[in-house]
Amino acid sequence: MTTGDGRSRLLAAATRLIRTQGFAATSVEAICREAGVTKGAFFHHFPSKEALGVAAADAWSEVTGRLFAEASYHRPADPLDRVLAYIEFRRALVAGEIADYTCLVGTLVQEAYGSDPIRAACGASILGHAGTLEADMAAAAEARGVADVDPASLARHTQAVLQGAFILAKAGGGAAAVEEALDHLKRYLRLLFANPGASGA
Amino acid sequence: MTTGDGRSRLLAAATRLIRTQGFAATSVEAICREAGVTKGAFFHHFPSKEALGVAAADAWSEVTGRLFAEASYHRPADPLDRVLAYIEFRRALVAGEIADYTCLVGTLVQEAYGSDPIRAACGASILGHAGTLEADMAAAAEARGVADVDPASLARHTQAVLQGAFILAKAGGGAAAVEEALDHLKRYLRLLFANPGASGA
DNA sequence: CTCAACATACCAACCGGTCGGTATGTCGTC
DNA sequence: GACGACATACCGACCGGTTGGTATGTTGAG
Repeated sequence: MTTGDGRSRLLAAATRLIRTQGFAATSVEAICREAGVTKGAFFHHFPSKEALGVAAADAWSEVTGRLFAEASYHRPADPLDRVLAYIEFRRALVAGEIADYTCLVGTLVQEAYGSDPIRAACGASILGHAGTLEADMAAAAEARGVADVDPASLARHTQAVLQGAFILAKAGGGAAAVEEALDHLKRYLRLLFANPGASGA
Repeated sequence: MTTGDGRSRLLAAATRLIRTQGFAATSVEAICREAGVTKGAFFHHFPSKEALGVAAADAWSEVTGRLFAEASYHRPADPLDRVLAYIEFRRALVAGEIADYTCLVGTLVQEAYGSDPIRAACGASILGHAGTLEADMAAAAEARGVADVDPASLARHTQAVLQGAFILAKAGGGAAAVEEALDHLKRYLRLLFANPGASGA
């Protein structure tokens, strides 16, 4: 990683290393080596390793936010179809090495939730992304006449399923574990929105 | 933690520290301090820190295995009720600090899946536990005449939802995030097994 | 006497972070 | 357009403390 300015190269290197090894196991020196800069540069751009963690989470929110905003799953006219298309979009993202498709902030918050700034940045990232699904969830519930569904809660649940699937993937299941979880999630949503009055709550 | 022999004290201390700080951030010295033994004792019982990680995962499997085997959620006559009771049992376990109710092996494998022995031990723990749910899942599907459900896959999914819920909890949602995810899981199972032929697969 | 179960002392490598210094602008002023 | 003041971006040596791990000793039970 030797393109762009020092700061973004450090961020990219940190993201890659944290996704493969975790935050604590990734040393500042290793990030610098990967980014092709020195420790002096690191501490010029970030006051501490913790601050780098926060910046990496924020950068992750921005990059993934753009990716999802520009994706084509928003196109279907039916809101449920949009939600289902979102899940298919997530499935298409699951390819290559585990570190290539797992979530930076999920990995980060799992081991660094004890640091309040990092926890807040990761929480904002996950919840912010969940928030982008809320409107479609609500519209789907409305369109199908399903009353006892909390769109925000349902949106959060999609993220819980994804995060959990990543752990099963790391535990040995690989990409197949994520696809399997996504199938269950899809089925849940279909059952939920296809059965007004029988929502099982 | 100063009861029992050195080895189990080290295991208990490691479990507690890893659950709160993660594996890499937990030093051998910190584990020894917490267990009230010296480093000599540590390396007498475990050849390396990695081996301690494996042993902690194995011990976790054993302890939780006993806990779930002896729990009362196996009592209901109806298999679906048993599965639902399992989820309620999991909900009852969610209390106190985050580190008190989150999963050791889930935390461990997230950051240490790069170590094959640790990955294997964590995978065996999660999948082994999922396996204990399989029979009830299969019986529920059979009893309700729901065909296109893979009991093993469904059992794995319950674990994915739980692991993901723990991450949302760490991201700021706390115990409520886990309970919310458990509600969705329950609803999914109810919808799935209450609607033969409409399983949405 | 033996052997497991520890304790003590120690080591080289590595950790996050600091610090003095340098090269390259940028900007206001005369 | 020349000049001083200041900012930004970065370098790499260095620091004290911590790391996982080792070598050697002690102790108590069988």
